[in-house]
Amino acid sequence: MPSSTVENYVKQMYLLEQELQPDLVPMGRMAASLGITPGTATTMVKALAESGLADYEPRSGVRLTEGGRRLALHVLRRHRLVEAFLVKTLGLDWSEVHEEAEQLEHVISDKVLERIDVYLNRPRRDPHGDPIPDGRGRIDEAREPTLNDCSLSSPWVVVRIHDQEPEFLQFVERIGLTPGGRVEVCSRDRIADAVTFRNHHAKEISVSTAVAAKIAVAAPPNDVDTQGGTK
Amino acid sequence: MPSSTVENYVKQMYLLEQELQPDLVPMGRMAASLGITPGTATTMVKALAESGLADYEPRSGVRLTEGGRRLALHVLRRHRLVEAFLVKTLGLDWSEVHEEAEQLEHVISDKVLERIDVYLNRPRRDPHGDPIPDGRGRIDEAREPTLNDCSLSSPWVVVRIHDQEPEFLQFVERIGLTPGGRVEVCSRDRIADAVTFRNHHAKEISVSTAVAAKIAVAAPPNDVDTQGGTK
DNA sequence: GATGATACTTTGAGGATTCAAAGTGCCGTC
DNA sequence: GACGGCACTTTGAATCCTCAAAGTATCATC
Repeated sequence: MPSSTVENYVKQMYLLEQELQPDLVPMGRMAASLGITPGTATTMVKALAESGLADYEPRSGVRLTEGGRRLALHVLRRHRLVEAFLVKTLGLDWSEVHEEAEQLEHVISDKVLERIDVYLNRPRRDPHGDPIPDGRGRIDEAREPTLNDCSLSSPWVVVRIHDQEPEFLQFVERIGLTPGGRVEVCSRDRIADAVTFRNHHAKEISVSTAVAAKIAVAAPPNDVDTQGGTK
Repeated sequence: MPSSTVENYVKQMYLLEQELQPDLVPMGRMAASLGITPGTATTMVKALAESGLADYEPRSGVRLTEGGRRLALHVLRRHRLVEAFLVKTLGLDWSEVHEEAEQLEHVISDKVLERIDVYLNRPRRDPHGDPIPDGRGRIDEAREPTLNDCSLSSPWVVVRIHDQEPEFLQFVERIGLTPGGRVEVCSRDRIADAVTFRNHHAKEISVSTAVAAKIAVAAPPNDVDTQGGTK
């Protein structure tokens, strides 16, 4: 049985691999994202390599092995299904479930997980729009365009928020960009570092490109009447 | 934040105090019920005493302090509400939720706990009939009669099973004694170590007094039509 | 190619929890 | 009142995870 610590390490390694798409995740990144000192990261990652979950190249970085990836996706599945469950069933706010799930992801049995999955009708995404790996460890890793990349003056639907900070999520909600919500980017000004869009209330709002990069969108579904945010 | 280990120690101490009603819980009992060696129990209990959760008297035993009792009841509340939730909402079997709750009880936040409590309409008992402490740490510690004590040839209702073993609980279910089920004790034979009762199917069954001691009953509600088990 | 800055690793140590095994106190029996 | 046995405690050690601080490799720059 992997410890919670090990689960956190591989989960974080997976997330960093996805985010950075590097050949190897640098140790510094691992340490920073886990909130531990670099020395601790080195020690633990070596142990992870020992147990076959990661490939470690001193002074270069780490990479998950196939087994490590499998474990990471299992943890991620628990995390995201729990988030969805907390929001849909117990009515917690989508901005606050990440923290809860950080704990629960380590103690949910396969039996309970399967019940939750069925209960929610096998959801594909969690409340933030992050894809939920299926029971066999398959996950949709497609990279959607963001408010920084999508075409101007055409309709889009918010599908994912690349941030878990409650404050950021509440901000995103305030400007009408929850997953499922419609958007249309009006203009971009790289110099002013600003992206201006119209939300589903037809209200015009500007955000920095750093914020825009965290809002992933997709082409809206064909049926005309789908409107407004999830909330 | 108390660790899971500390929570388990105080919870177990509370349960043993309730079960044995002793002045002090002997160290051996603590060790045995936690599945640890006596030496470990001594060490940990001394630490518990240090942090004000227990009063420890060397070579005699331990007792929870007021603070320890408060923590124990908080853990117990989480444990039992989780059990109820798993059965009622996710449809797990009442015989298997104890193990699940053993893990979950340490990571459920107050926020989630409150949601569960409301969702279940503030239940008073868990699926085994164990009383659920309320948010202020109040609990109904009343000791109900068992199949060993209750009057013969009068109707009773099973209210609580004093055992968490899945096999025992499944056995109890097979003989028609789930909480809510009607029973009537036909006879007792102390020599044969047997208690004979009629379950809600009017079937006559005998069990040992050890088993009978684990089946707590109460006077049936007044309304005549309440019949049959919970299941 | 020497110099430094930066990132990474190593080392020593500490807390929490556990065990095995050796030591000690207590209690009933003769 | 000495003896045994049993329950309990102490001791030494191990595991897991962490940190601070000291050491080292690497890379850009001069």
